[in-house]
Amino acid sequence: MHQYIDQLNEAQREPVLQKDGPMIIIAGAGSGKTRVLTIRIAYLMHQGIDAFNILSLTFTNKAAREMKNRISQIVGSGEAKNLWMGTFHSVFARILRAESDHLGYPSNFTIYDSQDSARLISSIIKEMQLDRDIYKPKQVLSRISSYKNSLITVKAYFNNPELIEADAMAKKPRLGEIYQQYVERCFKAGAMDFDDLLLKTNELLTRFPEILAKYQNRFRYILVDEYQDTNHSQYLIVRALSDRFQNICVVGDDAQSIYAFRGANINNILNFQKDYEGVKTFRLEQNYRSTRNIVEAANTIIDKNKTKLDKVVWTANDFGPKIKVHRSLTDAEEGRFVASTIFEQKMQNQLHNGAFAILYRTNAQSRAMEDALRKRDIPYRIYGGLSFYQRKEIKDVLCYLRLVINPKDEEALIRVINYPARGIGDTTIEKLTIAANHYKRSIWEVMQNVDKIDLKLNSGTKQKLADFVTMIQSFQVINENQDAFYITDHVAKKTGLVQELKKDATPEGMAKIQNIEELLNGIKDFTEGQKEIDGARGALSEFMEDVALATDLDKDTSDEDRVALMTIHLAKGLEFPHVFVVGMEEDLFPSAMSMSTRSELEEERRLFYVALTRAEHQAYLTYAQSRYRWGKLTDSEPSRFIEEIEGQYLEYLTPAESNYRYKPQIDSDIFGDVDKSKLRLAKPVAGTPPKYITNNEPKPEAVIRKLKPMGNTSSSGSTNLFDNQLVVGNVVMHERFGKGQILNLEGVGADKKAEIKFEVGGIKKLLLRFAKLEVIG
DNA sequence: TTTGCTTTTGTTTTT
DNA sequence: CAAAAGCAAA
Repeated sequence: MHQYIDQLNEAQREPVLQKDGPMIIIAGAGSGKTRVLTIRIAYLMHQGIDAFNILSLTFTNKAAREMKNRISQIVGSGEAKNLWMGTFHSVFARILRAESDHLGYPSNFTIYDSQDSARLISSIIKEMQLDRDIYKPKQVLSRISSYKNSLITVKAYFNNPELIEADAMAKKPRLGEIYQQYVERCFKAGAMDFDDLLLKTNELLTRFPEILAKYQNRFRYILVDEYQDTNHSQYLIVRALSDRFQNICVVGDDAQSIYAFRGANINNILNFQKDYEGVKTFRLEQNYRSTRNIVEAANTIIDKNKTKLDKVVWTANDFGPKIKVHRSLTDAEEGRFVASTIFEQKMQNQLHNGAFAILYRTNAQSRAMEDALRKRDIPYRIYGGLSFYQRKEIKDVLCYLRLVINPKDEEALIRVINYPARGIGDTTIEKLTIAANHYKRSIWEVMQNVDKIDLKLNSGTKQKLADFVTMIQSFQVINENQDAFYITDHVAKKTGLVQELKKDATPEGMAKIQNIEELLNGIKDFTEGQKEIDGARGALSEFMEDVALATDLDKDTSDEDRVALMTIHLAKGLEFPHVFVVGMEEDLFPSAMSMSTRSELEEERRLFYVALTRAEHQAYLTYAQSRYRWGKLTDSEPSRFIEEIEGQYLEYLTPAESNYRYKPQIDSDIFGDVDKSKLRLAKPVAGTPPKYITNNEPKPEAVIRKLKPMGNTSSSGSTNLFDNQLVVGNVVMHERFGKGQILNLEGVGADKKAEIKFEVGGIKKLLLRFAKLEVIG
């Protein structure tokens, strides 16, 4: 037996030793599934399976890289490098490039990102002269995307009266036409969107049995991670490829299925046993990551969901501290709480920044957190949001490069043809587009023939177009002999992009130039790296292949010690000692968009489960009573998810300032100042630990005050002004429910509840800690 | 055609 | 509150 296998526990070892046949590993959060997958692959190789015959599909490219590194350590890098590992999208993009001629695509096809797709849809809608208020580009795109993910091609769409009917009912009778146009235009531009990478793979495997046989024969062992997040298109690919040898191992956790919105089908994992003959099922239920308190609290949440597989996650770890719940007045104050808690924890426990993560439901929430962290000089890094490659200045450069590789790429062309301004305006582009559609050619081909086609362009414009064509062609010539770095540097200078940016002397403008420099540095690294691999010369096309599918998460910045900020979606699979889940408010988390159906709400709940189980040691849940949304201050209520956790796992913290909200009309800015002066840390004097300056509490621990065991309201005042003021019989006003009378009071401190009979809505039991009540009689 | 101003619109979540 | 889109003037 190999030594590395001894590191595994019994439950983990079984699926590793199970070499052949279909198998499913149901792996609870933090149960070491990545480790099992990694070791399973290494063990397969030690049993004589060629790396060449193993396909491993992961959720992120970063995960693939890390697994590959670990496998290299066990079996040696020479062996490991032949493994096929990556996301569905990147693996099949590679295969599609190799087989592109079968589908009539060039091997250097462009991959359109969501923005490209949305722009194309938008212009199609405009050309068809449809009402943009009815045909909203983003909605149309997501509709098309879901068709593609369900393998409904244009042809299938028009053969399906139900779908046509459904779209007609939704007042979008011409959706099919838009779909058709969109597909044609993508094809003409030599471009695939994200969904095409899966759809076309399916097409390839279905239409060409010999190609299917080739890859079936090649991928004799297939492993799929995060199987619960696969969509129908991905499911079919896996099925087709694994059909011959049936050596398929899927790993997943139905409790962590959070991508239904992009077509993930939870039934893929729930029905796996039915899909293959003689499926072996393994369960990993012991959690090694988190404290017992976190594991059990998380279990109480997921118990609220109806659809789930039978599974009990448990841990042998210590109980650890309770989950801390914090309320604040505004989103800005929430940020200050998070920042000062991190500061404090770092000081008290000698922690590094990387031990903390701040997780949120929407990217927009990062703003308040950033501001607060910056004020405290805490280094942080934001993942996701506008990724580096999507920033305007970067995308402009990339679009020139895309044109060099594939001049038919229309979205790239339209984006840069007049930036920097060279006198080719909307009217000219419109004429070109009409001609291109008419001749069923790309705009690029039309441009090369401006003299032969009567476009009603004046000679000045024709010359400008010709100049542009010449410029791109000159880049293409250079690209034939130079590496990616050289051509990018050349493009940035010759197109006038950099000069254009230099005009802007504002800090934002400077930052843009720095970003371009960063891009160049990145390409430099890439080229150097590629040159060490035999067969690669660091060509631009090699670089561009990766760019479209690269994410922020893929960037390696392990050497920097920073607090991590990201959405919960992005945090899946990661772990941190201290985790803040911020914005725990109704309409935000759960999102207002996801509360209409049970299944949507259950997905939000799973998302919360994912968030909580990222924490190893300490989790914080924070919410604000009001927050800026669309630039307006809006009131919010605490998330139902907080109450769904059994009280014994929670500890409520409340800053003294919380009472201020009952004073009339306090301006939030003024309030902010008050808060700052109270919470600001004194400058550390050499040799002494920093001290908190607060009114009545000199010790650091005191800033976080325990609210829960609040039988005696001795020192720090009551939780809530109403705590001791309410008596049975009071007539009160509630924000949502209106007027009501108190029938009964029970509990003490934070658990104090009132039974209230409302004029409208009947009798309700409300936690006073949350209920915003006003006594009116 | 370009520039600068005003108006509108939009927030889930991602490959 | 932004970004994008629409509109008018140069």
